[in-house]
Formats: sequence, structure tokens, C-alpha cells
Amino acid sequence: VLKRLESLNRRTISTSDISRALKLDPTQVRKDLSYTGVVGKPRVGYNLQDLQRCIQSFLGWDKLSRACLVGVGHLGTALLGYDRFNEYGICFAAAFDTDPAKVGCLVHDREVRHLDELPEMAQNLDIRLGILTVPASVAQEVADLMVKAGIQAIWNFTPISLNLEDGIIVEKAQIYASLAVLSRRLEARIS
Amino acid sequence: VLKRLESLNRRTISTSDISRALKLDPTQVRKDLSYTGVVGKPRVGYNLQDLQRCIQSFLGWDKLSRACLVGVGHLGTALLGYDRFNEYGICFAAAFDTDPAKVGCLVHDREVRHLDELPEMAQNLDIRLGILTVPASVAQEVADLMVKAGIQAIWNFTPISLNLEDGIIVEKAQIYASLAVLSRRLEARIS
DNA sequence: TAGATTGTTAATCGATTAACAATC
DNA sequence: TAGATTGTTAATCGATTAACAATC
Repeated sequence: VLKRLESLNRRTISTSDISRALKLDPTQVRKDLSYTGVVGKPRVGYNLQDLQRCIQSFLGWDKLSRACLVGVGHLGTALLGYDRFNEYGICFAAAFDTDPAKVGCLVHDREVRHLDELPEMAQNLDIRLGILTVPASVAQEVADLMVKAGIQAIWNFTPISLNLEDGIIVEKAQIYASLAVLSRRLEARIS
Repeated sequence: VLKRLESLNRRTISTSDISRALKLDPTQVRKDLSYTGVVGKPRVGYNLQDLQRCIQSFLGWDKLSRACLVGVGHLGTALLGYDRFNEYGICFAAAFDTDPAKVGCLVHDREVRHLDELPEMAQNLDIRLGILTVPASVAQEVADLMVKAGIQAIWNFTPISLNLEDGIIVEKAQIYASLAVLSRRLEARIS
């Protein structure tokens, strides 16, 4: 929303603007924004650039973390192709797979490496974040390998609940949970 | 978790088993399961098959809804390839794109049609669910087309907040929200 | 019988919302 | 000045958790 308004040359935005666009309660928006430390002007709202900067710095999107992706299937390929991840604090430093047909190939201009190279590369390149897009059957195993390689956070696209030591940040992209909610809403309406 | 235990020939499962596997509070699990109407036995737990059936029927995963997917990019292709969606109540009835290079091609054995054919096909095939994997710039427009074609629920993989008439179910697969949470947790730890 | 587990009610907790003073 | 909006405190609401009787 902020980026769209900026491209329309707006300079300020109020919480009522945001709440209208996102269908949220304005107080909720104000309370959430206050966590970022942004300061607005009564009667005017927030400076658009200030607000963006505060959100970006709150989320760490103003500096890039090196990430590696394991599992160059369709989903992995899709993620590697999102060049706008650099606006979201991520840069891809490496991509891995175990399929001999994929290792050595270029995917979105990045060479796919064999998974065996992960430990060395993760350490050399100071990779903090692992993106897990492997089949469910090997998810735990690959996650363990990531942690051994010093990776601190895992973005888990598999439907597996990973069991890892404390202190490792695991964030699940809950695709099936989202589907379950959708399914229930449809089901509740039909029956 | 239930499917894995079933393949190991377990017949029953208790909420403490589930809570251990998913790291949830056992009371929470019990409360949630009660919404499905499943009935367990004190001292024993729930019959594994009963429980699966109750969850499936609560979510409507025991009958297939016909779905169409619009936007056969990498993400769309990935979704079309998940043959296990039929365990989650979805069958793909059609896939659409506007790119002439894609229209007519087979993707995972399904022919990609031109988006122009959506209204007719959606009506003829009684398609209830639309899966939106198009670029953000055309998300609203394509969603409007889906609604006009009689689609009742949209699974929205774009980062756009859709504006649609009341009564249309919209479920957002919040990929960027998930990334934001991950980013913040990393940021909060570092700084 | 003893003990584990379900199912549910009551208590707690935290998140959302309402209210309103401050201020531009 | 009047009015819109911020920022924050207090009230409400709902979700999570604790407690415990029922029961296999």
C-alpha cells in the first residue's frame, strides 16, 4: 500500500487510509505501527518515507541477509525467481539440490550446487537463512544439515513440523493451514 | 502426524501424543479437536481412523471441489504438480494464462487455456474455487473475472489485498507475512 | 482398583477495541 | 478557531490455559 501511494506522489498517509485499504481497524494499525517507533503528525498522518523506513528497519529489510535455498523443484525455482526479495532483506547466496539432473544447471542465473557442498559454502559465505523447499520425506534431515552448517533461521515450506535445537528460528510458510481455513469456510457455507 | 502414525500401524492416538509432535498444549489440541465432533475414549485416546475422518469431514476434505488456477508461472506450475491436493479436497479442473507461449501447452498433463475461456469453462464445469498465482499487477482484475464467472472462493497467492463483494471467500496464502515474522525474529535477535 | 485420558467449566491472559487528551 | 488525527490508557473481548469430574 505504501509503495503504491508513493508512486502516486503522495507524501503522507493516515492510519484511516491504511485501515481502509487493508480492511483493518485504524486503532489496530496505529498500535502496530507504534512498535516500529515511527512518529506521525496529528491532523496529517505519517510521512510516507519515514513510515517505510521505520517498518523496513523494524523488520531488518534495510539490510540483506544471505540465504541459501535447498530443493530446486518448481516451488524452489519460483522463489529463486522473485528478484524482489532484495526489497525484503534477502539475497540468495546459493541453491542446492541432490538431483544429478539439476546440479550444475543455472536456475535464474544461479548455479545449482550439490547438497554436499552446503556445509562448506554456508560457512564461507556466512549464510544465516535457509529456505527449505524439499520433499516432506527429507525435510527433517536437510534441516539438521542446515543447522550443523551454522544456519540460524529456516523458512520452512514443507508441511513437516521440524524438530530442532532451541535457538534456531523456524518460520513455517503455512500453505496447508491456509488451505484448511479456506476449506472450512467453504464447507461451513455449503453445509 | 496422523498419517505417519497410521503407516506405523498405530490404532489410537492421545492428545498428549499430538501435542508432543506439534509442540502444542494438550488442552488446546483437545479443544480444537472437539470442534470436529470426534469422540475419544478416556485412558486410550482417539481412534486414528475416526479422528482422520472427523477432521476431513470438518474441513470438507472428504469430497472434491473443482478448482481452476490462473497464472501458470513457476508457483502456479508447482501447485498444479502437487498431486496430493486430492487428499485436501481440491481437484484441478482447468488452468489459465494469457501468455501465448504457455496457452496450449501441457503442464503436469493439463492443457493451459487462454484466460478468455475462464468464464465459460468455470460455468460449464461448476468450478467453485479459484487459485490466484498471477503477477501482483493484474491480481485484482483477474479476481474480478473469477467472481463474474461465479467462483465463490479465491486462494490468493499474490501480496495484493483484494477488494471483492461480500460473500466471496478470500483466503490469503500469507507468504510475505510469514517472511516478515521471520525477518523480525532474526532482526530482534541480532540487534 | 489405580491411573491415564477425555471433555468441559472456570480462571487467566493477552490482544483488540473504545475512549479521550494532546496537538498540529 | 475548529476539526482531524496521533498516541496512549482503560475496558472489553476472546482465546488459551488450568482445574477437575467422569470414565474406561
